[in-house]
Amino acid sequence: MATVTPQEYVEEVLRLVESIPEGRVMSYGAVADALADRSGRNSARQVGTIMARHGGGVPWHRVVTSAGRMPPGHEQEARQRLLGEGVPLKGDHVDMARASWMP
DNA sequence: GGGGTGACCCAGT
DNA sequence: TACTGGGCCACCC
Repeated sequence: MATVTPQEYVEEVLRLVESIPEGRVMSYGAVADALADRSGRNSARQVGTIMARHGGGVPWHRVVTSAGRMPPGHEQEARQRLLGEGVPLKGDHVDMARASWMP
């Protein structure tokens, strides 16, 4: 079937992240699911790794864990940016109930 | 060629 | 409510 190279997959992820509207966020698992990655939840891990390596050109701060937690080492920066974009925050984590977005 | 790690997720306690 | 353990796959040394 669709023979997508790892690089294609990376571009798809980055594209989807860029398509996330302001004030909304997506979880790693949601991104994987949006790409029809039924490979399991393991894709979420791959998405996280991809974001860590290639997320420097996309609003990575709009991608958080399903618990609304932000990537380690950038919690402050992510929180600041999300807050500036109008993302509903709940303390130090994102209010996924309201910020969760799905294409 | 083999082993360890990770910007995760879910279920149970 | 918060914490712990186990599972999955791709990438690096």
